[in-house]
Amino acid sequence: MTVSSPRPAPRLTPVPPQPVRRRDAERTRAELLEVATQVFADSGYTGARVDHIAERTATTKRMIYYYFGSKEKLYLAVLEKAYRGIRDAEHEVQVSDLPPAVALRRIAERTYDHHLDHSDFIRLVSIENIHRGEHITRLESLRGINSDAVGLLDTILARGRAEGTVRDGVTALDVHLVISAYCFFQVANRYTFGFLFDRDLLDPALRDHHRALIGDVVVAWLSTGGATPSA
Amino acid sequence: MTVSSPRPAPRLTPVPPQPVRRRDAERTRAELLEVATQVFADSGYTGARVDHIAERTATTKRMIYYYFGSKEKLYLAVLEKAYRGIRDAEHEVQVSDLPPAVALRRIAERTYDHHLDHSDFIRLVSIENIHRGEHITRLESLRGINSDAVGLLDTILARGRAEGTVRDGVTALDVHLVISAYCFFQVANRYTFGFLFDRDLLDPALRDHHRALIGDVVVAWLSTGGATPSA
DNA sequence: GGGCGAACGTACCGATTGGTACATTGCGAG
DNA sequence: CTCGCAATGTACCAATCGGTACGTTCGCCC
Repeated sequence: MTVSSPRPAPRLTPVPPQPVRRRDAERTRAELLEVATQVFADSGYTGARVDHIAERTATTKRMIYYYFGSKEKLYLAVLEKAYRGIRDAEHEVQVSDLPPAVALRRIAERTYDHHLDHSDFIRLVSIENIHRGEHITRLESLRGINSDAVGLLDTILARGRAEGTVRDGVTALDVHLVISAYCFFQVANRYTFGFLFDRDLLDPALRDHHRALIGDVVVAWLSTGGATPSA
Repeated sequence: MTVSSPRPAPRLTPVPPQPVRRRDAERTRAELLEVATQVFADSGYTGARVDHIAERTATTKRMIYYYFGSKEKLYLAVLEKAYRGIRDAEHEVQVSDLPPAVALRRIAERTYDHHLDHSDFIRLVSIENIHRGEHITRLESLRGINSDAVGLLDTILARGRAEGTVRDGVTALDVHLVISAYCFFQVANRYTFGFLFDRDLLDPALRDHHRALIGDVVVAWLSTGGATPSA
């Protein structure tokens, strides 16, 4: 991660070529937020140290209080940005024209990859649940931020039911729950599971297997036996 | 929890009626461990305060260090006891003579209830994973403590495969993973999920639905085309 | 019955932690 | 240019936290 150029990289050259490190409120705030995200995800809310966050930035602790006011408000900002970021990262799969079973499998597999690629976010969610959601409940604007994902599932399920290829009696939220639980667990419980069963859930060699697995589960679960629409 | 008798409770009465609060190493240690379990599960490792644990017992902080040596060793003792306790609480289901599909459904449903009934344990596991399992990996004796559960699954799967009622290519650990993930998520992510989707996963009114759901998933997933017995 | 060690309580400590008072500097407006 | 405020840095504080020095008491054993 460190820049290891052969040159000694003289730090205090007479004239800075670009206005590096000039005053820039936006950049300072953004840097604090990014570093804070890493530290909070790394150590939890209580475990994270304000001094530690400041040390990892080019600015000082004073700026945390200047821009965010308190450790808790900083954490709230981190949480909100993380949730919004994760929504933006979910570029929706183009599944509208696929057969429901294929679409469902693809959604499950995408969700799996999405979770594995955002383990910091998963950790923040775990941390927030340890704290009984006392912070996130204050971010009212985040409520229903995932409704798109559920809405998409609902569309597919409805189409499948109409076709007779998807079973009745299962809601989109149920499906979302099953998929999310599986994917979340792999990232969140990596360490205890790996220790107890001697299997690293995030071993790259297992990734294809685990991705296919949740697809299999969802398709097998939701598909009606044949093309026979069961009443 | 506090003794609130109407009497002023004179502290130095000549003869205590019963030998209340006599010296008892076993009891003191056990009380510390129990209270520590609650506090750690409640606040996380870093969030838990040694003083706070001591306050909630009939003894003092000094005794924590007398019996356990440090906050971390106390936490290790809590973790070990919790894992052993959860294993003991898993009185195995009598499923050896049931049809595989029925047995699998019953295991899934039992696992669901088991998780919901031990949310403190679930929280400890979450906490330990936030800390990347750095503590549990030092409790080597816990390794494979759940192998019985997987072994049972393996037996049932093997029988089902022999009968032709259970599909090939799925390991017992895969099944355990799917079931555990689903059950774990409901307890561990109760707060964020409840906030985002306005559904309290642990609402008693939903318990039957959620219990049946994981049974359905497992049976549908693992059963070959043949008849899928329902509960 | 008295001695002796396990069990326990009090009172304290040094380090850490979230937070702040206050001085200073860069930069855009006029 | 210079004035004024946003932005930043330094040095510090009061409270908290994990941990401990030291003294006391209970109860078993010979």
